[in-house]
Amino acid sequence: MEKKIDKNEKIKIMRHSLAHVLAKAIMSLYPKTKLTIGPAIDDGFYYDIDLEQSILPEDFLAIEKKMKEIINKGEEFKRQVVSREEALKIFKGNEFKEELIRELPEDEEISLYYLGDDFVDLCRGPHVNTTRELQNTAYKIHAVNGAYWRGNEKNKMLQRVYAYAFADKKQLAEYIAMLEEARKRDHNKLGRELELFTTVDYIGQGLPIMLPKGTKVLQILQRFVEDEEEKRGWQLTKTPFMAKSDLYKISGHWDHYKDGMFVIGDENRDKEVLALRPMTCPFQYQCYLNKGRSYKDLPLRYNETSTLFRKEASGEMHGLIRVRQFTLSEGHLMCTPEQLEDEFKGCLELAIYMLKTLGLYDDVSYRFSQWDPSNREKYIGTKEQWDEAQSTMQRILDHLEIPYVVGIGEAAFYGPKLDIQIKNVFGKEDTLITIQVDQMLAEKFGMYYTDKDGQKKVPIIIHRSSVGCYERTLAYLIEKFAGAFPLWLAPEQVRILPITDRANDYANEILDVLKQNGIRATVDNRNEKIGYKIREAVSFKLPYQIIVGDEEIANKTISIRGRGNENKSGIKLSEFVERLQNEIKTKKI
RNA sequence: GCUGGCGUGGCUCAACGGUAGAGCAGCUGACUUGUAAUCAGCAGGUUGUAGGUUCGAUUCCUAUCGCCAGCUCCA
Repeated sequence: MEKKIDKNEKIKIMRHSLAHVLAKAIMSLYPKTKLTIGPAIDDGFYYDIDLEQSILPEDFLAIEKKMKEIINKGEEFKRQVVSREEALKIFKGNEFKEELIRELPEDEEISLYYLGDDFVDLCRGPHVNTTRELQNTAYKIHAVNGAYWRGNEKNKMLQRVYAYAFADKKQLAEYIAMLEEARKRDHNKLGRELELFTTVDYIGQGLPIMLPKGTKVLQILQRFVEDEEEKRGWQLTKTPFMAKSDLYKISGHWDHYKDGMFVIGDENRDKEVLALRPMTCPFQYQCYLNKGRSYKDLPLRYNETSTLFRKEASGEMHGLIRVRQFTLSEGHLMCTPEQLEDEFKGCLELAIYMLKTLGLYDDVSYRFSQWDPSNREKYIGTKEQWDEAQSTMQRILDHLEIPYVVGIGEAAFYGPKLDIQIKNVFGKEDTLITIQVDQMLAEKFGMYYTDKDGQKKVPIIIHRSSVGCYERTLAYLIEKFAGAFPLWLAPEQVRILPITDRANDYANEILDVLKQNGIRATVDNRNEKIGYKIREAVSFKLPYQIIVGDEEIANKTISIRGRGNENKSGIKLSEFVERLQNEIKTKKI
């Protein structure tokens, strides 16, 4: 274990040292560059630079060559401690470094690192001793992108030069090959190829068209989710897609998220302004408010398959993962403080059950999303309310022994969240499922219950999702299975391939039997060679093909082909149907 | 929203100042086939959209819409 950490540290130092080499190379090729920072990252390093001229992909090779020169020279990294004044003098004219120097704490040493005699950078270190130690490393500049100085969109945008970096050539090559493989699973490409969805430029950004196959998968998922939720005591509601601004003013969305909503009408001009709903919370609360509530009514669990509309910024849309209209497996649960832990646990168990059934469980991680006390305008409520909500949630999470990372500033504006995170083929992380504890909105909406002692009390609300947003979940399923959905989710489960026209009637008989048994099947009776038909079925990642010809007609059997090169003849149709039904019933992954 | 890259038939790509071409998919016909591409023919594009420059624009310029990566954001 200890050895592993050492190894990680070592590669990190190498990557960071390479970042300095990159900086020096860039400085020598583009002397007007202002350097900022250059950390090691998971697969290499980057360096953020300020330079008017754009660095283009065709320039990468020249930079890499320059880096090689520097490395081959075997230049030394020499550390020097300087005073604040000296440091400011050295980096005069580089407002970024000046800012960093000024912000260094009084008691911290200010260290510079020389690389050769002609290059110096402000840095805490550590580095390798000499670039000779980098000679075996393999690195590759692969992208240059915009990035805000200090990650703040109000600051200047710099150029971020990204490079992969590994201890040797083999590791780099393996990593790049792995990335290429992963990108073949990109749902945005595969989903279109498999005719699951498409987009149309004049319909608009973030508004995908679900084609029949994609819609079928969503329908299967939705039925599964709603049925499972019902078993667990959730009651389905159906609430409007839009509401007057008044509703969102009560919930606080109008103040906090108006820019993220599609607003119909003009506040300054129109008597009535509506907005498409970005979430279902305040709508479902009306179900609770429909009559007076007693502690005996709690917990009250409402679920809804809710279509939502969020005006995401134009650069944020991505395939089915970030869209402007989507459907959430949403739910709100009203309970007493005593019931909170059990109910939270129930929501988590439901989410985990869904993830396991879908085969995504091993790919997720948990994030305890907390507020950022230094950014008060993003949140409603007092510090005391937040402290209480977060410590309650922390207690529950610790009690349930959930392994989580803390995300500061990731909370909802009304409360902390447990986010179940997943990464896409590009390594980018998104929230798949969220469970939130809300001790604020109920009061805003005047939601009460009469407790045993006859006192009116405010319920705690859990906002939760069970499979998350259907479109997003579909995207991750496509990537997980590379388009080859498990049988129970496959939009087309079986394709029947007649070898000659003489087999068409028999093929149709088989089709009828399969359909009668609830199996999604089609017949491919085009005049093509059997190998050709199989190729196409395989390219669509279908679970099974049934092949029928004279032999099968004579024996009243079928031949089947399945994934994993299964290839069997002389099977009875009834046996095959039974097998499929079993596989579907158990939702085999 | 910001930075950079990119939009040519359903898909993958070509031509790049001289008026658009291929493969696959599609359609039609022939073949009636036994496990990953049968043969022949046909059709399909106002080169994302709108302006501009030019004798002439897919090619150059501007705007706009959309796509991709990253940043920022994500109720």
